Amino acid sequence: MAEPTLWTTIAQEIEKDISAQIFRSGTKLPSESEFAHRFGVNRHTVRKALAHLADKDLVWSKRGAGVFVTGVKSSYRLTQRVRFSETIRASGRHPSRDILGVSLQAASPDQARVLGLGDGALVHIFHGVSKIDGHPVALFQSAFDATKFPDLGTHLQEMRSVTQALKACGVDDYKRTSTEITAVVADPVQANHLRIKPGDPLLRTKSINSDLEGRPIERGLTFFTADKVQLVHNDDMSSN
Amino acid sequence: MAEPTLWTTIAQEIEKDISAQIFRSGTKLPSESEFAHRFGVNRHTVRKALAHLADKDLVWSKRGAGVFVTGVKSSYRLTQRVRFSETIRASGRHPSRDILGVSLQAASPDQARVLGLGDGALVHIFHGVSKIDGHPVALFQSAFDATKFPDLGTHLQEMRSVTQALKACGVDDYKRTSTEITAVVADPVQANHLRIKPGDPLLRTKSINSDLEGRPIERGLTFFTADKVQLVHNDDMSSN
DNA sequence: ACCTATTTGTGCGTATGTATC
DNA sequence: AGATACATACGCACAAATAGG
Repeated sequence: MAEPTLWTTIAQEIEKDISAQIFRSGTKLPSESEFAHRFGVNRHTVRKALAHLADKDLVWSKRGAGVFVTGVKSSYRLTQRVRFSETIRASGRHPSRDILGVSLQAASPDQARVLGLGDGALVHIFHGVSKIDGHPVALFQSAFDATKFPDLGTHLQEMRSVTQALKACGVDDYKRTSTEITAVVADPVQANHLRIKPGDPLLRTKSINSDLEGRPIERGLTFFTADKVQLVHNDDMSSN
Repeated sequence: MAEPTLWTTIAQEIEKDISAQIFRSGTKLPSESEFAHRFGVNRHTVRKALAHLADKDLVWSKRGAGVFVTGVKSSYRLTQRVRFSETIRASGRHPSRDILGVSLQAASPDQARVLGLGDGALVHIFHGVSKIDGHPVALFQSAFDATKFPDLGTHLQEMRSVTQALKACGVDDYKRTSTEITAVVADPVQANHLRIKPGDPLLRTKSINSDLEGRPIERGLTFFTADKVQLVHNDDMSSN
């Protein structure tokens, strides 16, 4: 790849502006003629570049209307090191979080089993909405052993970051040891949080994060809006 | 773990019968009283075992009705070696395929891009329905460079196996180099093939299989029924 | 609409072995 | 040794939901 033809460099230029949110998701791009003038090339060259971006599902065109930026799918790589904020920032977008609650609850059977806890043990529940550039993309819920990390709740409240809060509790690093993926349709409550319609598809992941010795630390449950997110395994993310 | 208490051995016994399909997916288990009599224990002991299996999402109970085998979610591991038949057989179930068609078509832009083909190049399209124990679980579509593998079409017709057909074309081994995962809802055609309702959730994977030198060989597009399948990354599949 | 048998869910009591303080 | 706590296992009774007539 990476032959420096006119149209490839133009395509890369436009792609950069899309991922930098200069051309925002869903908005109309400048016209082909305008691009042609701006880059000092023929309109056909611009068309070739845009066609390539359309192949990659970055833009779509409508005859007589213009070329529009496709709803960008953020790619989450399935690796041992899964960090929401880093992943998003690396793609030039701005991550944020709405925290819906930090609470102390009795562990669910699933949480207890995964974290190796007894019946009725207490867990810190951290749940909220993950956003990219202000748009909600995922509902997350994390469970931590409250006995093992007594102060984690207050730390989570203050720092609003799992990685930071765990560090304050003596966990310098952790890794993703398991991710189970399936699909569901959004119920009204989920749809409301994610600003989608009930019945829209969601990616559901159940994950386990463990310390470096392999002991489970966190049980996560996340619902991604499928129209804005895709999970990627072993990829260079070339189509993003 | 693994203390041989009564209830754990009973739980293992029942779990074994579930995975051996003696208790089929979706069917009702014998009543707690019947289990108690059969194992010669108190009903509470059976209940403890069943509660454990319910924790693992293997069974679910309905008061007044009985305990039912959960629709078993087949786990597909996301690794470098993804083989449908092997994965299923390894879990003690019986894989099969309905072939909907083997055809020669002009490559879609996406297929051409991934396989590194020129405009209008021909590809072999292999598509059909994957089944487990006779129940449809996925719609698949594979695209191969027809210039590179001229005889692949006939081989696919005959052997009905991608791995076998590729071997006949001189590709001894291949590996999964990329999997993109998202979720969609089934349209009426997909729903009909998969015997589900339109609007039910599907897992959609776009995959690339490459030869051992990393050259893309196959572009795959698969729709899994989310209620019967989950994808697993880096897991021991203990809950299945 | 009703009854009834079945089945799960829940509560309480008893006993035993094992580990811990 | 004694006291305490906990998990296991059994027995009985009743409530609540379901399925079938």
